Amino acid sequence: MATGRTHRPATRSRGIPEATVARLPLYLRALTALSERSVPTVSSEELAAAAGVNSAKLRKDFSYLGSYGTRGVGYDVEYLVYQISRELGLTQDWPVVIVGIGNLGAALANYGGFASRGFRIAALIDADPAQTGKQVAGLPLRHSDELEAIVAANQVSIGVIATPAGAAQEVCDRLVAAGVTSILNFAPTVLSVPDGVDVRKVDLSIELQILAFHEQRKAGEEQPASAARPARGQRPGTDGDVPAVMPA
Amino acid sequence: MATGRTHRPATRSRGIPEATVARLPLYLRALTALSERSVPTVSSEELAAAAGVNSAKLRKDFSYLGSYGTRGVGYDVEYLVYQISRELGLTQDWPVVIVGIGNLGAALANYGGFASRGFRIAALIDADPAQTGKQVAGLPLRHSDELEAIVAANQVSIGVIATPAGAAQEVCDRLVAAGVTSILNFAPTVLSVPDGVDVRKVDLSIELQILAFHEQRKAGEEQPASAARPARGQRPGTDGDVPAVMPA
DNA sequence: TAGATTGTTAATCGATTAACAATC
DNA sequence: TAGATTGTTAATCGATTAACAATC
Repeated sequence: MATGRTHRPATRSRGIPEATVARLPLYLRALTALSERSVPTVSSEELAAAAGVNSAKLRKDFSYLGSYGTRGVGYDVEYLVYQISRELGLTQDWPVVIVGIGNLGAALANYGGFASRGFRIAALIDADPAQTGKQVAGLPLRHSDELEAIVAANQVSIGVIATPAGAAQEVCDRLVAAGVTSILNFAPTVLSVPDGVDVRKVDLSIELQILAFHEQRKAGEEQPASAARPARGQRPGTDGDVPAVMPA
Repeated sequence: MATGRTHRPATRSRGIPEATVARLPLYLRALTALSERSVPTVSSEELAAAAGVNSAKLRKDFSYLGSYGTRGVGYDVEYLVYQISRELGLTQDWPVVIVGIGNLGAALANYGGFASRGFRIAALIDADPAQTGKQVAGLPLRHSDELEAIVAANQVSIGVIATPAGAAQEVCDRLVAAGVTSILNFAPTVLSVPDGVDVRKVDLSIELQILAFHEQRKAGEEQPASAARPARGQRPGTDGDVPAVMPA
């Protein structure tokens, strides 16, 4: 998944494990909710419950950031919100572009969670000339021809791809060439990017498939036993098109 | 993340590690693409490249499913498509309901990746009476009042929640009470569910925050050093509202 | 047989967790 | 001081990876 970086262990930039980084947003959200309710302090136990993790893990995670708690008391909510925000880089402004404004792109453009966390939509870009100029989420759609100019003018370093799978790699290449170094990919394709560019992927159907796997296990429990190592009727490569399928 | 199950190790249902299960959909997608190009066989090296993982990991993953390859030759594409589909439970039909048909719900309803993998949208449900009857993706919106009846009538075991955060827990409770045992949650909240119910979460802004973290590291490299353990101006709990924030 | 590629072993690495000493 | 809760240690567990014997 190309975490870039030529010269370093790559996994841990200044020692914070990937798994911890991935949980910081969860903690931040729980803390933000507490902050809105003007709760002044919170214990690791309470916060862990709110974030849906166990408290030992939470304390270990926080220990990578520094000693921001007080023994016998807990954590100052506002202070921790700030420290985590800073660690995640959310105290600065990140201009992003969203490319591909279909249903999903429009949903993303309207998604409140971006703006409230330092992400500013610099432009919405779509390849369909008929859409150019239309407003989505209060922003005018721009044509793909302008992509490079928009990225440069706004110093965009993060791009969101919500195009159909077929267009994603080309869009990705153009974004990267224009200077984007982080990509959030919603298209169901594996993107190839040069070193130094980060790609994260959100795949709607993959999550559903994982659920189906577990659901199947719940229902069945006694499957037709899957016949351990079934003798196949044909060998690989002997017969191209007909699926060598057997109903177990 | 409540993988349910009272009576077993829970992590590995019949020995397939979670990490492997999460990659099966990736392999399946790569294989489907090969299948469409009528490629008869593929080596672990080629398939791994297409799926974006390393080949040792892929072979290890497949070894949990059985011995479906041929040494010296590779894997039969069609046969492997079938085996992985079966393992994931995609050879059966899964009726799902999508609750909350805003931008995101509509995007999900229109998403092709569902239908093509055995997921059938049994109903689109929204709380707004003004929307009831409107068509989205060729399906009429149904009102939330009908939720329980719809779940029962269609034997729905998988529910997708795309409501605002505030409504998510109540929708979740009703789905579970009606018999749903797997939930895909797009609302930015932690849902609590009884044992035996699986929840998976897709959070659009979390992915972006993780990217921002890495982006920050790329740009800065020489941050203002974050002053290791800053002396705080106040102690937790002494002063509720003012953030104990310091510009490092 | 010679070449290719799987399936598996074993070493390594990273993540999780319980437990508890430190300390507010 | 007594009670509470953090931050850290150390044990455990799971995932990744290189290497190679098995075998087509």
